[in-house]
Amino acid sequence: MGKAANFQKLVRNKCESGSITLDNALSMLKSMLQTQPRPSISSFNQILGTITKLKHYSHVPPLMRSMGDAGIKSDVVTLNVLINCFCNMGRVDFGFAVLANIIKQGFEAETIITLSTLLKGLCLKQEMGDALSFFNKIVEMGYPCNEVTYGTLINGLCKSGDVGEALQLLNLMKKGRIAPSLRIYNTIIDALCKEKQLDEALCLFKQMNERKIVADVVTYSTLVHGYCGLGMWKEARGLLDEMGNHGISPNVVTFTILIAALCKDGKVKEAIQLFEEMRKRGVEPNVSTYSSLIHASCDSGQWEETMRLLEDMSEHKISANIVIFNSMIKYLFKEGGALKH
DNA sequence: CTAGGGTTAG
Repeated sequence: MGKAANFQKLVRNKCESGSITLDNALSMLKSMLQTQPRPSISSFNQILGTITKLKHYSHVPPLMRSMGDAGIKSDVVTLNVLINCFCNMGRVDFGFAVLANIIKQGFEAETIITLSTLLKGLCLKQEMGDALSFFNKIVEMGYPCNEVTYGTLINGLCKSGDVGEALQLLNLMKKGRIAPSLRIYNTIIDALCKEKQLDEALCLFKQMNERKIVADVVTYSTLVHGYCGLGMWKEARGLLDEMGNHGISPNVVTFTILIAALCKDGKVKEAIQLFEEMRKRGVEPNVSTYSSLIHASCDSGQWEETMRLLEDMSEHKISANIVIFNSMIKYLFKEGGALKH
C-alpha cells in the first residue's frame, strides 16, 4: 500500500474511532495543511465531516477558507459539508449561495444530497412554505427525490404541526414507488399521537405491518404515549404487553411515558407500582422517571416519599436537575410548606 | 468522505 493510501486509512480510522474530540480533529487538519505531498481531498472531507458530526458547525467555514488559502481544491463533498454547516447555523441563505457554485460545475447524480440538505435548512428555520415550494421545484426540475428527501420534508412538516401535509407527502412517495421507511412512519405516528389523532396513527401502524416494516421500541412507545394522552390506560398497558409478544422489550422511555402519565392523572400509587415493575424487569430509571415521580409526590404533599426517591436516585448515581428542584421548591414555598420541614 | 428521526420529566 502506498504512503498516501496509508495516510487516508489512518485518518479514516481515527475519525471513525468514536472517541475523537474537536481538538484532535483540528490538530490533525492543521498538520495535514503542512504535509507534502498534499493528502487527498477526501481526507480533508473526512475530518470536516467529523467536526460536523460533533456539531461544531461554526468551525467549518474558516477551516475551509484556510484550505483554500493553502491551495487545496474543494470537491462536491466538501461543499456539501459546508452547506450542511451553514444550514445548521441557521444560514440557509449562505447555503444557497454555495449551491450556485455546485451547479456551475454541472449536475450530478449526487446533487440530490445537496438539495436535500438545503431542504433541511429551510425546515430548520421553520420556513415551511419555502420548503414546500423548493421541494416542488426539485420535482419539477426532474431531480430524483429519494427516501431521505421525503423524510426531511415530512419531518419538517410534522414538527411544524402540519401532519395533514405530511400525510399527503407520504401518499405522494408511495405513488412514486419510493418505500417509506420505519423512521418516516415513526415520525408521522408521533405527530398524529401528539395531535390526539390516535385512529389515524393506528391506521398507519397497521399499514406498516402490511408493508412488512417491523415496528420498533420507538413506534410502540409513541403509541403508548398516544393512548396515555387520551387517558386510555388499559390500552396503553395492553400495548406494553403486546410489544413483548413481538419480541420488543419496553425500555426506560416506554416506562417513563406511562409513569409520567399516571402521575399527571394523580394515580401516584399505580405509578410507583409500575416503577417497581420496571426495576424488576431490569430496566433502570433515569432522571426523567424520577422527575415525574418526585413532581407527583410533591404535588400530593408526600414529602417523605420525595425524600425516599431522592435517596434512591443518589444510590443510583443519578443527579437531580433543575426540573426536580423546581418541583421541590414549588412545594416548599406553597401554603407554608417550607415551615413544616 | 456529504443529506433525514430517535419516543420520556417541571
